[in-house]
Amino acid sequence: MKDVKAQFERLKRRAADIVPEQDLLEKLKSGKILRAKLGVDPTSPDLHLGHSLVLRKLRDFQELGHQAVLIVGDFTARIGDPSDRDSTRPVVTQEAIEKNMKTYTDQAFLILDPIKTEIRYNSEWLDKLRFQDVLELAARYTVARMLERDDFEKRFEGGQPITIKEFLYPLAQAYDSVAIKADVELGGTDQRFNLLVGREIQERFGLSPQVTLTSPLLIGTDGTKKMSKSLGNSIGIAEAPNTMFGKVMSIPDSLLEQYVILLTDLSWPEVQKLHPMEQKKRLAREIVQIYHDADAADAALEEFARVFSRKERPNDVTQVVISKSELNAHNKIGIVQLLTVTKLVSSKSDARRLVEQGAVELDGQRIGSVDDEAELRSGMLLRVGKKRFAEIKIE
RNA sequence: GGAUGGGUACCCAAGUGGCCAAAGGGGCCUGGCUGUAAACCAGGUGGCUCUGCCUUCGGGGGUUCGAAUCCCUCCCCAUCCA
Repeated sequence: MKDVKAQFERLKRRAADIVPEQDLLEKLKSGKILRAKLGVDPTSPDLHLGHSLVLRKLRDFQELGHQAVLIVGDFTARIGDPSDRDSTRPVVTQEAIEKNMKTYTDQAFLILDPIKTEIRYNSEWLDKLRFQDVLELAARYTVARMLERDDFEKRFEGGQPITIKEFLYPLAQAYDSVAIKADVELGGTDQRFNLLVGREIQERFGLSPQVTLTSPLLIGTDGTKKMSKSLGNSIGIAEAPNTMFGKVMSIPDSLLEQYVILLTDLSWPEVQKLHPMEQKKRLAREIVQIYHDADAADAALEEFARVFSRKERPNDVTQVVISKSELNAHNKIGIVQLLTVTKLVSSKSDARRLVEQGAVELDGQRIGSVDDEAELRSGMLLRVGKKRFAEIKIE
């Protein structure tokens, strides 16, 4: 195990804050294997670069010889985290949770070492609590303390409703830390409050209080909001190399610096010397390499240059099979019909609109009218807008 | 339990009997410019057998030639009072 100072520096890098730093230092000095906890939301199984920050931080702990503990919040998912604005979550069945977790771990293990990861479901202990136990837990925290949390405070001041159940969420999560005796809990900065509640509750249960280590929240590809799959501004860590590369290329320049610093080990001062587009390519290549490999990254770079810079045909287009029965007597098919079968559009009306806007090309020829009929051959390339492609295959 | 204000398209929000598939803004899509960036300009943004038709304004029922708009009823949300 590395010396304490080196460990500390490593853990501090790319962290938003560590509270309190001194405690972490002490815990490291003790030489014991620390239990580093990360709560996992079992309702959204697909991981993206936003999640990668905290997962990579957890991996830092693993690499330093500590124990990573993933807590699957199957119980807390039923409460709904008030940190999420619209907390009306769908009720997830245990079955769905298991399925989600399979996906989740498949992806998380792109970053974490599976052998060094302990996975626990919090229903294991939360399900067992009787109302009496809940009361005792609730007695260990005060309303005033709860209201210190920014969003609660705002809602309280503004006369917005806060349910008692919402107060219970941080407590349930805190109890997880008690149950697994966490030494450190990781999370995004939006979790800071919840993590701190865990710290205090542990103390009131006579345990050594956990250190909280938060990671910055990553801004999504839209450049404004926190990365999230439901906002459609995310880059999934399990996405195909080309998709991943393309998405990175589409981020606003204003995001470059933080992406380079937070998501890669590249030197920002070095990268910064390049032309903005080269900077972005460098970043995109690096990210693809992290989640795939160098060859895939090079291929994605090449593909990007081919399709978008040189406007050439993409290498790996989705093939769409058109049945001969779709064609009329002259081997032709109406353009709207064609677009609909290929599923490149959401409806026939959508297809019409796009044709009218000049967004549709067949083998490089722009389609001029919704009444056009195309004579199809296998291998033809249908393109809608900049990014949607389909290769025609006739059977 | 009472009073009041609300529930309109992806989101915010206007509309209070026909001119409403529903203003405006945001988002998103498309075209132009470009570096699949930003900014900017233009157009689009329910569906279809598309110069017309069908479905939509919390749910159901009703009045009317005609309703998002009026009436009844139910559900939901918020604020205040108890």
